[in-house]
Amino acid sequence: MKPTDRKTEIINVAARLFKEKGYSAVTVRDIAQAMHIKAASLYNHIASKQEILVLIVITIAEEFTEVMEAVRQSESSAVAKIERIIQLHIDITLRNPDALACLNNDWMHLEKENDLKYFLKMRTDYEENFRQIVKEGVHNGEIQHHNPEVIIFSILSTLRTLYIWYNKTKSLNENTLRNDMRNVLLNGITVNAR
Amino acid sequence: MKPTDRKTEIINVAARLFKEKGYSAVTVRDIAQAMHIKAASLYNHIASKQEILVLIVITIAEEFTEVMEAVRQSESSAVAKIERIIQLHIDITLRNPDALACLNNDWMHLEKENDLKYFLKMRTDYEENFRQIVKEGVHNGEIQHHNPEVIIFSILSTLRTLYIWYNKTKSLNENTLRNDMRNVLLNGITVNAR
DNA sequence: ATCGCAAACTAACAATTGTTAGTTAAAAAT
DNA sequence: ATTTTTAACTAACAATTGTTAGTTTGCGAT
Repeated sequence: MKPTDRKTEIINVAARLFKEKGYSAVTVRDIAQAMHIKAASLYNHIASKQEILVLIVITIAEEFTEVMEAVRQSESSAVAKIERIIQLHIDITLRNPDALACLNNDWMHLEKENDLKYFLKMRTDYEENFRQIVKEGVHNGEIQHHNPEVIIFSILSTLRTLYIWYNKTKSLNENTLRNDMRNVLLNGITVNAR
Repeated sequence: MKPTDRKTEIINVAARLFKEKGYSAVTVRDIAQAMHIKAASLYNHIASKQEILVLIVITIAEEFTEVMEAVRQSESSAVAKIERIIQLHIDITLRNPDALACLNNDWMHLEKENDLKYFLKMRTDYEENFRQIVKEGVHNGEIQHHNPEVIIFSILSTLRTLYIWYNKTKSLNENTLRNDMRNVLLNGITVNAR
């Protein structure tokens, strides 16, 4: 058990660079330079540039999938489930914003067909679970009778791009973020909601 | 006045490709192939690959800037202003989803420092105008007393990534999209908002 | 002391990149 | 009928890309 092994360091550095310019625009020489080593030296630790992307994207995607599965099986109200999903996204974003940027922007650069399929299945399932929760909420009167796609899209868009705003919002209290985000997403922003 | 001149065709095709894989991952040979010509032939119409990106990004950014300026100077209530901004984003997204994808994902690949500066200034100003509208709304009691950054971020995230969902939502009625989107963003999704 | 190994290095490769030069064929303008 | 313009082409370039081969260095375990 080393403090942080070298491969993990590389992946973290790469994720940071991918966040800034995207997978395609980052060269292995860029990654090497950021690690203060030569490009060829990277290959003592990784099999390919592609492997880095796969590890970043799949790991985070599996984490979302796991928690969503738990939420789905829980017996909470629809609104409580959505609240838990909101907190999940905030959790992961605060812990690893760089990986989240990759997940959002670079998944289409997964080269092996199986990796891409696997990722897309997780994403589709995730959205489908969310959709079921929303429909359930609409059906039992917890949630306004709007088009489910608009609701899903609206909430997920905000949560998925939270990593962009993380730098700006870290000046503001984490609890404020969690609380206000929940309120805005669930109750909107207007005063006389009707 | 030709039906559509060749340069515009190239830009539209390029925007579509950039949307799928991002600026860096699209080669000029990709663009040429999609136009059914050879790569070198492109250079009869454009100066460089970079020029294409500049034209796509700056054009749309200026359009947003222009309308925001009009909204800012109008005498409407804060909520009415925000409603107009929501419709603006939906308008542009429906008309040109590909260019919007570029604006969101590829602006950092603007190579000339002046282009990048100009774009970032437009973006910062846009957000600042939005911020002022929100603060005004909070101040005069139209808008809930939440952190302005969370409100701005939450609404803009949704509007800026609308292009991702456009394909899925074009099955649903445009008016439903416009109406439900407005309601969800302003009033949230819960039934007993308090 | 020495062995084994982790992790760096130099040098080089084949492929791909954006772009230029020079040419050609057809359409438009004179 | 001739010139000009438009828009395509082939061929090639220099730079950059991801990756491999083979070598060196220093540290912990024997």
